[in-house]
Amino acid sequence: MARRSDTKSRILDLAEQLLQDRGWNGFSYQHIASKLGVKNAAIHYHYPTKSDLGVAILDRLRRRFQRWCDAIEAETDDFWEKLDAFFAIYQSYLADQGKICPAGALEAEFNALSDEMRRATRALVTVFHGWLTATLEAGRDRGACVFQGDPAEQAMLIGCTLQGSLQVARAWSPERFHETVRHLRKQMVPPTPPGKGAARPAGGRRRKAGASSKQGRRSGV
Amino acid sequence: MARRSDTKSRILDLAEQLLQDRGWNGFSYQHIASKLGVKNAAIHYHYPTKSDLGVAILDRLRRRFQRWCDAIEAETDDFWEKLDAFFAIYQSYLADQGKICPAGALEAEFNALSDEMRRATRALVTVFHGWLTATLEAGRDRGACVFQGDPAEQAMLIGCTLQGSLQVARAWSPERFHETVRHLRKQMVPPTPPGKGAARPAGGRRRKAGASSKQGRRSGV
DNA sequence: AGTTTTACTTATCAATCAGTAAGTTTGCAA
DNA sequence: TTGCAAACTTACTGATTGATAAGTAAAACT
Repeated sequence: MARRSDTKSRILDLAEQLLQDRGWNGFSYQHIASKLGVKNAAIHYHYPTKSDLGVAILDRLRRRFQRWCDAIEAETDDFWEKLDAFFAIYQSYLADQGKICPAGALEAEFNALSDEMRRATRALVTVFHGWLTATLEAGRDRGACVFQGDPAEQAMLIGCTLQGSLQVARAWSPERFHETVRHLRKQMVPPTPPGKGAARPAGGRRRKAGASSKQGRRSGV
Repeated sequence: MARRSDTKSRILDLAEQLLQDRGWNGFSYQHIASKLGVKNAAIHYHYPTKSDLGVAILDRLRRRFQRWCDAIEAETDDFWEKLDAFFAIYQSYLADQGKICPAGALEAEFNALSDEMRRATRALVTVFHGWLTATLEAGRDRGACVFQGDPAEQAMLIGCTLQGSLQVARAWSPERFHETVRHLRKQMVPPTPPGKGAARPAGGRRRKAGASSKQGRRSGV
């Protein structure tokens, strides 16, 4: 069979899953090949080395997140909707067999990675942190949230907590993750000015004009 | 040579270092053997399987931490001294070639571990979290610190942030870790009552009577 | 002094690892 | 219809993996 095969992207899907499940050195080309029903040489045809495969996963994750950023930006202006959508990425990881965040998995084995994979990991982390920082800054400027220090610090705190609690949830209980997210969230809700409405409006979020409100787009980043 | 050899504990030292450096599946018996100047069969003599070795590392870490708890309890009553001593554990990891916390390393590869190692990891995490929770509860009760929610939630937040930021520091910059710890710390300092002294006394911490104030005992947990 | 135990080494094992070279099938274009 | 390239398979490689059996030297015990 030739031309127009989706094997290449299915390899990436499986490798990404395995990375989040067992860690980078916890799976091999044989794992992917057998799950996919091909021979391991087929994997090497598409991704000559395992480092190439890793870089491809990371590049795709970065592009996917950038598309996610564009989509969320087009959909809403509301700070809490954006932040909850970000939390939902990690929540969907947990719900999907207790996967952890890919960046965290790779950072844990950082010194066993190739230079190229280290560079690609850095690039991914930078993009994630950049979005969080910008979102937090805008949120505080318009009074939607409160936190101490500068937005970059708070972004680091949130990112690390999410990454860490997905991991701890494995050794403990998934409920601990949700508890931690709620806790983190609560700390950022601005104190209700007496006589005004709820601190975080559950309804009546400001939607962008013309933005479709389709559901279920949230997960799978 | 026979009897009274320190090979067994030196194996544990090296394995622990390698775990924190390259992850559980990122090193082999050969790595330990060559660094130690013995043959890999010598490692198998002391730890028949790699799972045995892993459980031994985790058990030692747990015992070591329990001894650390006793020592800190004997030394000081001050909440911030205790918490800073806890932070110092992670800070010394980072300073030691950018190591990450062992529990985090194992959680990242959790599904590639043996049942025994998973159990031992759970046990270690439980002890860490237990100490943090108890310390936070006592600290808040006496007004030494502030935080929202219950102590267990805050303990989870702190633990996850420390674990996560050690990992992120690798893909980014070590300074990010210290920044995050300062940020985390700042959030818990009680607001200064006007007219009273500093929120957190830098000197004049209450020391336990008869507790030796020897320095440098802090790292190496 | 003799025996046992400890702490290894030597040598090897099958399994698995990432990776490659050479062939085979298939769809598409000229 | 032939030519060609894409997408594989077949069949390997050498290195490394965790692990084992058998042998050995020295210390410790009797």
